[in-house]
Amino acid sequence: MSRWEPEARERLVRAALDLFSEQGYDSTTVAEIAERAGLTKSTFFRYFPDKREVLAAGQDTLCKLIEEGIAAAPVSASPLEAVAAALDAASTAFVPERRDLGERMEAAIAASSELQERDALKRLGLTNAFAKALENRGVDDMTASLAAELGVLALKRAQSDWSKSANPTAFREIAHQSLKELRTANSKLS
Amino acid sequence: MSRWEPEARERLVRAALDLFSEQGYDSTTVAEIAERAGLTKSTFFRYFPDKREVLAAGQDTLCKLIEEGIAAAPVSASPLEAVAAALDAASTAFVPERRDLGERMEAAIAASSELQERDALKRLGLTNAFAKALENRGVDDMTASLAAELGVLALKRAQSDWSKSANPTAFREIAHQSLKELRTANSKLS
DNA sequence: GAAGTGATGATACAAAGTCCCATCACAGTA
DNA sequence: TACTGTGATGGGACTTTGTATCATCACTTC
Repeated sequence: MSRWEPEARERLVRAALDLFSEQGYDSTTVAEIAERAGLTKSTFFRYFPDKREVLAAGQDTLCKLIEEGIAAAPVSASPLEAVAAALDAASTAFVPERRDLGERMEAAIAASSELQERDALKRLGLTNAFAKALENRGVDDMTASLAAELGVLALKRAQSDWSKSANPTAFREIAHQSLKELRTANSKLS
Repeated sequence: MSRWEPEARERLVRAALDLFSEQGYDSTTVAEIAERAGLTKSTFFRYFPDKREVLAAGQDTLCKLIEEGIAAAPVSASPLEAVAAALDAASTAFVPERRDLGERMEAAIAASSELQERDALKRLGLTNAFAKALENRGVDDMTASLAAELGVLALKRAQSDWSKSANPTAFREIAHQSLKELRTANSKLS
């Protein structure tokens, strides 16, 4: 394979995903990933700051969608309605074509504590995105934090249900269903 | 300094904390930490599985206290009341003598993204401890997850308030106050 | 005082991640 | 065709993390 092939970044992601499912995250070296993608270690670290980041694709996109979704919600909307709007906006990132990719990433993360760590940080980033966008609407920080946790719980639950769902186009509906279930759960707290 | 000094573990933690605040987490090597503690790199890795873990002291203790606190709550207690019981149990870990230690750890974590990652995982562990203990009481998983997030939010908020508080013995009261505020925030969601 | 035990030191090693410079493919230009 | 610039890549040296293994020392016990 000669140099100058297009889409080196995507090749690296796919090579990493392949190797992680074949032999696990820990026993896969960056050099191996790069080699399978027809590249070298140097080039890998030019595209990703570290080994874990190769599976963090799309995080920033999701954060932006959430922020925009909340900012675009009507001024009269309650915090929870704003969260629902954010889920709507986030839905555009969950297209059928990427469903299997997400599933493979989930499997890799579940099998490696190092990747779980990165995933926990990613979740924190999502929560902060929700919370800050809500505070920008004048919601007090405690309520914003709480609504943000609800939003992330709904998103994670929806992601999990969606990857098992028979209907890969229905992310939006699944997310709303999750949020609704969380509301009824909320009434059972005390 | 001769060998065989007692409490090597604590010496390592303090040395790490000193160096982190002096020159930052990233520019502090494990060899430096060990040297300041009068030990070597080998010994450091005998006490801690990795460099970050040196600041994760007490996490397991906290998880156990939470699980026990929830398990010990009366059968008639609502999920939120069980969470309150867990906070009571957790309070025993926050003694005045360790307050400055916690404060320094917070500062170090805030300054390093690598430590923040570990902290996010720690938070996830706490959430799971809450949730699993609640599910063992027959609480459905969605309600348990939600109550767990409330518990962790209250705990974190209490931790932050406590370290700034004039009264270092009042952790228990501060935690209950946080939970109460979260309840009122909950009513403002929709 | 000899043997055993447990914590520590020392060394070698693999892999992550950083730096810096050489090299190659391609584009534009004459 | 030849020259030159630019940007992506290759390659190697280096530091640090983390693992593994063996040697060593202090202290105990008989």
